[in-house]
Amino acid sequence: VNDPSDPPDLPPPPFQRVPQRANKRRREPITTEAIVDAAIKVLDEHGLDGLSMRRVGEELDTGAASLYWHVGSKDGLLDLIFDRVIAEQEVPEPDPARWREQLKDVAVTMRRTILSHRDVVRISIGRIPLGPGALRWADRVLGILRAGGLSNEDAVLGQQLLIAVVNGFTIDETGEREPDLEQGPDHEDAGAAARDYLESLPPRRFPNLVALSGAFTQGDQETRFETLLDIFIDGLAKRAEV
Amino acid sequence: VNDPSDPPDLPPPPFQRVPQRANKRRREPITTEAIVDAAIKVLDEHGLDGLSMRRVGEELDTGAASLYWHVGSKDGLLDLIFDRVIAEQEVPEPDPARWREQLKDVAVTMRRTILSHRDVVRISIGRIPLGPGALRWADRVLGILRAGGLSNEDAVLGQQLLIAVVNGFTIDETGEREPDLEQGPDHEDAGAAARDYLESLPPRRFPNLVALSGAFTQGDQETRFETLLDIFIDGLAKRAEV
DNA sequence: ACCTGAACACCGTTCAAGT
DNA sequence: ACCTGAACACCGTTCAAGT
Repeated sequence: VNDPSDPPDLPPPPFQRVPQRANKRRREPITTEAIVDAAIKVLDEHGLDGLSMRRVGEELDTGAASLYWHVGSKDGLLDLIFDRVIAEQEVPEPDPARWREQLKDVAVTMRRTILSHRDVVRISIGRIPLGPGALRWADRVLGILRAGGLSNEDAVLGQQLLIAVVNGFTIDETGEREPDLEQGPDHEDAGAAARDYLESLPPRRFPNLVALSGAFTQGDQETRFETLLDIFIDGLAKRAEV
Repeated sequence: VNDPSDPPDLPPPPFQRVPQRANKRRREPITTEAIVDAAIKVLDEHGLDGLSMRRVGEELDTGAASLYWHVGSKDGLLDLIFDRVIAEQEVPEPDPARWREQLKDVAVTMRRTILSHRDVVRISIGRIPLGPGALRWADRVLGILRAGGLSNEDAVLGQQLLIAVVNGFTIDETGEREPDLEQGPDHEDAGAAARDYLESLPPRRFPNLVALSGAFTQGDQETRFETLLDIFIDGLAKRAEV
């Protein structure tokens, strides 16, 4: 990016000997990889609503039309983003004795990844994870579950339900806080604001909400998430009698 | 809708005595209610991507601009849709002895409602359910959990996690099958196609996927969903020692 | 094989103007 | 108080044309 031997923004030197066309050196072909990189960058910065083909093109110093040769459509690009984000997650080598903790780690990584890429949950909806990255991820997670002694059916089911549980939990963490830069205090503020609002409600109409308003600010998201995982993984293990 | 005394599509009668303007009778003001109705209709038929302000206006025989006085913005309209869909769900009167079954019923209703309104999950993302319909729903669900003997903290947590679990499960049922009309066989077909694909993979690279490919078509979505609910509700009850 | 500019049909939203 | 048409800036996608 910062190569002094090749300043990209300089005007052509005077006394140009070579013809203009030869100087405007043929850019190396845009790769699909690079498009996905640029798209994820735009996504992280501007969210899904800010992810336009024109903007991705801009990032690559081209027009939107140039992308279509590589990715077919915006939806195709979203497919690639989806798979890339899955591929980014490392899954540990199976350790039969520790399958529960390993599964929990997998879930924690999922959540962290989802939160680090704005609006990925929205992108994942309606997309069946069958890209190369998703396949590798799924194969390795299944490896952990099998090492844990689960039956074929329970392993597959467990993996599918784990995805559901993690996606569901991260959905309501995926707020649309635009003006704020940090996220932690925001979520806490929102929780406190919600509690105050619930507290102010007419108790006749909403007796339970008013009575329990204080409980809406308990704990943080991390421990809530771990609680959910414990409930789920315990239940799965019990069901599999492992 | 079918009022013969007032056929809406007829041209004005001949020998018109009243001036044109008086005839073109002042439409009664559009209500926010009617806008939400129209929007949900468009949503169910064309999905979220087909839900444009122009199309909703069309449904109401106006232009898109006319809606802005009532709903402020498209996002505001989506808020209203979200709350309406929640309000549509009935929650039973608490029966202390049956709190587990009641909670399960609530979840089943949620899923059915979500599946009946295209793309509601996508709409729900990033929206905090604090509209009147959502408040009523939440208050009644909390009533069931309290009747079950859960602590304040567990009741609130249980309700929040239940939403997460149901949303997560319905997310991957929310496919984008455009050409098909029915949904059941489609999902099964997709499952079978996925299984065949997994079966054909190189076993060296994806040993678990290939070995377990057969397990990907087990059971139907209803039983999978019930399994998840059983795991979750059992775990919640155990945690609350109820 | 790969890229480009211009065009098309469609958005959400604003705003001055009307009743 | 409520509605309207026209306009603005922005979309995804296509396509003929270029290299």
